[in-house]
Amino acid sequence: MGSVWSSAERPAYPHQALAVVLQVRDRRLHAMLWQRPNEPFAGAWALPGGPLPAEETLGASVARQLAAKVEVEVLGHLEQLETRSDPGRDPRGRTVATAYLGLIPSHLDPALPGDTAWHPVDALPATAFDHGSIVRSALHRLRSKLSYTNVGFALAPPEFTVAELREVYVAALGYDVTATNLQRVLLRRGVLEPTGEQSPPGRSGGRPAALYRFVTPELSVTDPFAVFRPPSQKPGGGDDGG
Amino acid sequence: MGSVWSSAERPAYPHQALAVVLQVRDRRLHAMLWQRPNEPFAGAWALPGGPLPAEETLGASVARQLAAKVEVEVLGHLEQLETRSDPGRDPRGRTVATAYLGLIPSHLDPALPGDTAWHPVDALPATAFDHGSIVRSALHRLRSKLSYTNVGFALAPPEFTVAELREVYVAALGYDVTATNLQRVLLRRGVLEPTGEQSPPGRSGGRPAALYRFVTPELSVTDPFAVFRPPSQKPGGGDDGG
DNA sequence: TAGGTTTCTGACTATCAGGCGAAAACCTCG
DNA sequence: CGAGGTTTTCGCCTGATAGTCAGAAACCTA
Repeated sequence: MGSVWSSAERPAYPHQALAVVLQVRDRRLHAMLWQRPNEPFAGAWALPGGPLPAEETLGASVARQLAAKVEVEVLGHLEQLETRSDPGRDPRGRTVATAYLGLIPSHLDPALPGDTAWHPVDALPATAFDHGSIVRSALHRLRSKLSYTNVGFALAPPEFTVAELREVYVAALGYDVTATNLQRVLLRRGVLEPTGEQSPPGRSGGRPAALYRFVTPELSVTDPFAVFRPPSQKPGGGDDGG
Repeated sequence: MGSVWSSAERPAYPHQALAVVLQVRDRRLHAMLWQRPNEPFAGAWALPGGPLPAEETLGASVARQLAAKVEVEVLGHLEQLETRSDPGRDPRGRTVATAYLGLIPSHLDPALPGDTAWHPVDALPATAFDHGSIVRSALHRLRSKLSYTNVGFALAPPEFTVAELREVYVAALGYDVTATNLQRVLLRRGVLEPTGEQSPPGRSGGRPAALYRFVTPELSVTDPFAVFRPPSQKPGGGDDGG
């Protein structure tokens, strides 16, 4: 327990902050990757990120380093994903990397540096290090969270029609969902609300759609199984005091 | 991007692997903590763990270090929780810590070192560093996962009655659940199955209870909202090939 | 004005959570 | 040996939610 290491002899490791930045583009979910010019993995695609500076939190670091790629304001959501520590993950020497999941709303198209590009997550190019595996982790996390949180707000524009929101969900989940159900479920959970306005008609030839927005731009969770939920408030009635 | 750090000048940080080990003891959820003999935080209680050795994965490291406290075999589950990187989290100097969540089935009572003890999570003593906050994170994770996974298997004995399982869930969740519902829900999800045997009668004076076990000792997930689930297989009928 | 397209709304079904009470199975006490 | 108490088990009922479907509504173009 009280293993006493003098500060000098404690093993230390370079630490990277990485980001899996996802966005729905043209009805497909894409990940932001940059192409490595040098060995190792020259030509392969890697996650944006970099070394953790001495006086910075991992979260702050990943946000700042992303700012070198895109305008920070585009980030709708950023959460810690997992930490990879395999001693062999970098052939040059041991590094520890903490990956974050970042989401960008679909209506934005930030400019990217020349070495950086969007790649559909279901057709990734050759990836560097363990970054391909990290992207798969991020996908899994996103798809789970779409089901029981409101992360959708970070993938969708501030205002949208149900059809547009459906496209975002279909792209992110990878399978079809019906617009009717999506609308009813999200409305019932209280994460969606109509703005009262209508979509600009005339672009599709059909009935103009109502515009919606997410109620809260904060992450909130909807507990799935009521069995394991505290009884909160019971339906009244019952014991009519006899 | 290609920020070029020579290997020597890359900042490096001591990395700790910590574990929040939880167990239901005497109908209350407890966390395993050890009392620090030295400054900083002398006398305060800390999470077990220690420095990450040069050639070890974080997961392997935390498992090995726990083995110094308790027999490893008692660990029913171990998963990565989160990584803390606040530069001020250790007054002696910057360290990065990755926390794991470990679970021990309720029927075991492993011997602990003299400085180590179980503490009810709803009445923790003074904790060192950010460890109190990490324990709260672990609690949140456990309680969420109890609802949509089968992690319960890692907290319960290999065979148990519904009443016993209910006690474990009540303790871990912190609020009451009914045995009837717990049984039906878990059976319906297919994570629970009867062993065919009965509990040894005579210890409680009532009807002997049937014994159950968890179907899989592996972590499995039950997707909560069917809306966002792929249509898998539809209920037959309908198009009776005309 | 007619036809096509898209969205919106309501009805219907199936499944699941949750509660309640009766019946079953065991014990202990008289 | 029977009565009463205790605990578990099982079935029934209610309410909420997921999912599908069809028809009405609203817009455009020809």
